[in-house]
Amino acid sequence: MKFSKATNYALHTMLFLAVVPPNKLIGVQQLAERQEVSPTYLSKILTKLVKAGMIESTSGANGGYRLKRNWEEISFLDIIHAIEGNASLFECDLNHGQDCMIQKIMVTAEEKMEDYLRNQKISELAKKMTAVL
Amino acid sequence: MKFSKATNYALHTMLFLAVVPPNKLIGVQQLAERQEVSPTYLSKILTKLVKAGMIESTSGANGGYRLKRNWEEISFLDIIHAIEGNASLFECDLNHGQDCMIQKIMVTAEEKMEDYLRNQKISELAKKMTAVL
DNA sequence: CAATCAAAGACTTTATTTGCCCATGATAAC
DNA sequence: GTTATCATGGGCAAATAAAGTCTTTGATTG
Repeated sequence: MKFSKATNYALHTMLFLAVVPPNKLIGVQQLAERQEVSPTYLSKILTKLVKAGMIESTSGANGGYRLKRNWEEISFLDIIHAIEGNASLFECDLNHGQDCMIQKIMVTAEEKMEDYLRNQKISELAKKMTAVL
Repeated sequence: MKFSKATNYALHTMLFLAVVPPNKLIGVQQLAERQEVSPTYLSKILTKLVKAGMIESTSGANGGYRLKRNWEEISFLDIIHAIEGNASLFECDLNHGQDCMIQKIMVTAEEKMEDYLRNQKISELAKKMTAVL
């Protein structure tokens, strides 16, 4: 089990958009170059972020992506869920009588991780990054 | 990202061995039937647990598997690591100057989950299970 | 209308997981 | 010591998921 590269690309893209001057439109091209990934592949990831309501896109010349209004509230967990989905990391499909105690423990463990990630805002990290510059 | 079925099989096997009369040898056959998985596949998972020092095996007629001495201390995390390996769930291989802040946050999140799983002993769960019977 | 850029679908490639088959080696029972 | 039993290990095959490409469409700007 591993987080996908797509999640990594999504997190880095969001952080970059949060550091760049607000409302400025950034094209896939530029985002892809920074991360050394093909623009077409990154494009699919960005579309997921658009559908999740985290960024918005503008077509046509000088188009691109930028963050949406509520972006300061967006957490790491939001981004991860947008890319990886919301399903539980552990699912016991064995049919052993009552509900699975192992499953319960695993889900609780996952929630510990999620609790932390829910409190890590991309905006907070962006603030720290710009402070270093 | 998902925990593998192999991890689920391993956890259930360990719990079963912890509930069964101590020192009794259980064959793959029996373990596989309970979980509705092929004996050959489960066998490979069990071999990993043997190599991790959690269970021991006896070949030959009436052979099988049983827990090792220190089994009461074995945690969920130990079992998961034995099957899935010890690598971090998140690895940023982008080469952007300094060390990756995103990576740091993700690793910390993972540690929250691990902290919990380290404190969940299979022996504790076994105790609860037998209490219900 | 021409250039630019995101969206979307189909498709290929690669990696991982899951599972099976068969040969080998250890052990107990007879 | 031979036979039946059972774990170990290698190699292979199928299924699934992740990563990446190509091409068409549709929107927007100039």
